[in-house]
Amino acid sequence: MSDIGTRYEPSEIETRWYAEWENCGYFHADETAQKPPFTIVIPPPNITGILHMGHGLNNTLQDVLIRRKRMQGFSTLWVPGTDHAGIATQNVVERELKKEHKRKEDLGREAFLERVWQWRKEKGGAIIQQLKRLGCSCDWERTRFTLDEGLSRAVRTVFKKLYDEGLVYKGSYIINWCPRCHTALADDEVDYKDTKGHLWYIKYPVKDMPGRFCTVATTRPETMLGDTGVAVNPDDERYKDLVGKEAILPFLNRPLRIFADSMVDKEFGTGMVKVTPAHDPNDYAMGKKHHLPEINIMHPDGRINENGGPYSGMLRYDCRKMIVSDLEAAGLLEKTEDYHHSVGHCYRCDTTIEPYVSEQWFVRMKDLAAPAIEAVEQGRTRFVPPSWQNTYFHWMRNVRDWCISRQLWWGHRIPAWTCGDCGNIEVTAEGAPDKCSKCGSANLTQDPDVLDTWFSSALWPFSTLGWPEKTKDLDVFYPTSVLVTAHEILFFWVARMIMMGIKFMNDVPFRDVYIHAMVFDEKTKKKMSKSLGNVIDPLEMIEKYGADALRMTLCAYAIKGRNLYLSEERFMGYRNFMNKLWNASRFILANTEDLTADELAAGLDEELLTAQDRWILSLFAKTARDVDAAFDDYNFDQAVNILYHFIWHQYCDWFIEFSKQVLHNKDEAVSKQRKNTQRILIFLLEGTLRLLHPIIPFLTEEIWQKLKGRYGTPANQPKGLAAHFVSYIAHPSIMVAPWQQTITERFIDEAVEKEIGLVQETIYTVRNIRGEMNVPPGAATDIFISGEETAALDSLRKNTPLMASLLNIKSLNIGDAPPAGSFTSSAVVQGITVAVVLPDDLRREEAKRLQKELEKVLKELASLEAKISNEGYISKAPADVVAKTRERLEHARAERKHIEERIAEAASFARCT
RNA sequence: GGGUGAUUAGCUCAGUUGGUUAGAGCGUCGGCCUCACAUGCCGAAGGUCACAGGUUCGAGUCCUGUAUUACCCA
Repeated sequence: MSDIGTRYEPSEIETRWYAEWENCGYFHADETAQKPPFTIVIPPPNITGILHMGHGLNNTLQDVLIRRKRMQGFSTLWVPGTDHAGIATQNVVERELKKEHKRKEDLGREAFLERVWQWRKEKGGAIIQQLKRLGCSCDWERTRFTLDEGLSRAVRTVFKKLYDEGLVYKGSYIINWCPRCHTALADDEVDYKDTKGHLWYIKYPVKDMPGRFCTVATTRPETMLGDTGVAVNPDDERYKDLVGKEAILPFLNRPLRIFADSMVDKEFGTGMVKVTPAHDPNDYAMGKKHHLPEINIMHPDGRINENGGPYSGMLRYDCRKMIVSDLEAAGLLEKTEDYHHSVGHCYRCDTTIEPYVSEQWFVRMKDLAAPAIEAVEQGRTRFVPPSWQNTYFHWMRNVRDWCISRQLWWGHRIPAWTCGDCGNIEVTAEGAPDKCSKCGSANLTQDPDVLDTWFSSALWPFSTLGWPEKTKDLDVFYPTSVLVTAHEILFFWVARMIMMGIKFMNDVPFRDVYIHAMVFDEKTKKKMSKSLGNVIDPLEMIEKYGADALRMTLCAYAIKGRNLYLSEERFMGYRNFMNKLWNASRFILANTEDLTADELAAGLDEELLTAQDRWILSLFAKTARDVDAAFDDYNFDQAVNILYHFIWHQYCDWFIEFSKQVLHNKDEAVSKQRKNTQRILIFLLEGTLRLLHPIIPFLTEEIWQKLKGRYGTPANQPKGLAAHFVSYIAHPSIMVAPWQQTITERFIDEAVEKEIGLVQETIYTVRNIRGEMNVPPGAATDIFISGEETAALDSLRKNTPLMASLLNIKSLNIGDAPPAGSFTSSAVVQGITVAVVLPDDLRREEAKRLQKELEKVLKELASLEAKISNEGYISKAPADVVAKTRERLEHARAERKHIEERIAEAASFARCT
């Protein structure tokens, strides 16, 4: 085979085929096709993102699903796209500006946005190109971006409708504020991290009770500047007398009402807490309940504002230090303890967030959540694995209103205008209104804020299909079939899509949610992250080992909903598999060169099938069946393992080896059988390629096309199985060939599997003995196979050529015991004795080997005898189980007898010499 | 503090409704350039299934508790 190299070189093949597929339009979904739809929308990666292993896994799995469904005859649509990622993108561009010593304010809003668009044009598409390297068969003609005009209109339309129904409202509430990004964050955009801090015990004097103090404990002493109360638990006997009195806030001399509320934990600190409604969520709730004033003490950038009296203008942590030292100086700091607590950080920039009261837009969640909970309860959307339902339910039942406004420039501007004259708010989906609908004034100002990026992502499954237009795409492809994602964005995204889908489409956005693992580094056991330096770059793996190897590795380790540990060696392992498949294909193509297209088209002569032929057909039928079932259940790892095992350890290790003696035999007498074997090699290779194609699209296409080239156009009408074969390879590409198989369950043959199993075990036993006894591979040996089991002996006799081809045999004697006086090493296989004649000087080695064997057998015997002598077992265990045990016991006893005899023989020999 | 999952070979993981001697890949050791493949072939070693109880004729599998660990929520 001069045209095919001995090593598989993926890079050229991958580029070539991807271009071919794209040119032929195989990725494009036809909305007018009369086929059942199968739709996936991609979890849109950030435009700032570059492909990491998590994307690699996520998109490989989607592509596997899509490719299989496409082959199964569905009208498949995989919608790709990207997400504008408000905070992240704005940060990137702000960093660029900083290098030029500019701030976004220097440019102004419009110029800054222009700059971001420009950045997006130049660098924002990188990840799309990277997905192509992976082999993703997305419909690139339908690529979407969350800030596209169409999707933006969807956002405005949704906002207006929710506003009109009172489900979106504006209000002053406590939110999470990032002082670095200068924006509000949703509750789930805050990362809580365990942090070492301190608990300061501060004494507030009680008014009119000289010498009496309230001691409160706090982790954030600077917030005392905003205190408007002190609270105790109503059941706390220690402080009953203080309830209703007032404490005096040091430095500011503000009177603080002392009140009782059951929210206060008696065990925390002293049992008395300071209450800062404007800067703590719990205090905020208590403040509302007890009508306390809310005093905001902070500027948006984290500095203390004018309400901080002498501290105004200080940065929050400088202020903390100063307050602590001032308290100490004033004798008001009772003590300081070390304290571990969890502190919220911005998920984008990692700055410590501040709870902060401000005016924001919110989505009222309860009413939207209810039908979304119901949809999952009723199974209209199904989680895979189902255990994630609980997490979903828990979150949805305790959902709080969603803060959707962000004090950013990059994003969907909130479509709300405030009338400068009467204060009326106008919300429209279709551009700026001319005048106030209430007072007629033209003095309207648009809200400066933009919407949370996730607000637009929540609409993704229908906005990408053209909503709010009534499009054919929506009609055909909504609801989508499955969403593939990691659990980390279950709330951010998945839950919100379900709510919005039901609200605006009256149906769930997807039937299944497949939740896969998150990628971790095998060495450090940590999530792969740039800052830890433990990332494995998928593109680098593609360079080194090929996209197919990367994909197959990821599928093999795609355990549902757990951590997935990866190291480079794993990719190497599957690269080796590619090479194996490549070389097996080379072998088959080389050894079928004399089989013409017409000879193949004549079909299998089922009368002439050998035992090994029927054996591999049976195993293939099971493989195809099991792989199909594995894919149906999203068991990607199982599908990979089944195929890997079949190809490497059954097809290559045994069938190809068996076939050699037929292929190399050019006798006219066996020529029909030879053609049959050649056909089977081809049929099964072709069938296996199609089973593998969703996982490893490139290599399978390359080999498949060679088969097509040679056998695709026979002159004569193909017959029987060959008719199916020819109809499969008549398709222009494996990716649009059918999924169905010809070698189906009718070929499953347990008897022949047993027969070949015995042959394999015999071969294995001889190899084992030769290996253990260090017989040089070049030395041929005499083999004697004997025993009472005549059926077994007959079946071995029938398959003598197979054994002869895989063992270095001087003579093979079935039915005969070794001649007296010759030295043999032997073992018992299914009741028959396999003996290998050896030179005398190996007797000592044999004694050692026998001892080892004996120990093994005695161990087994003991456990079997214990079982069989147990009356409860005999009477209660099912009869077939007991029968099997008895049979095993018989075998084990025979084997012990055999070994003991051999040992005795060896001993007597030793005495003689 | 609450919830969920995990704990099986040196590593990463399988192990269906309880029923052969608990499997695979990688790694390790020994032997082979055997005419598809040394990215390979042949063989071997390696496990008290986290621990303690319980149910059962029988437990990696079911129940209870403990430990360790991960994630989520507060």
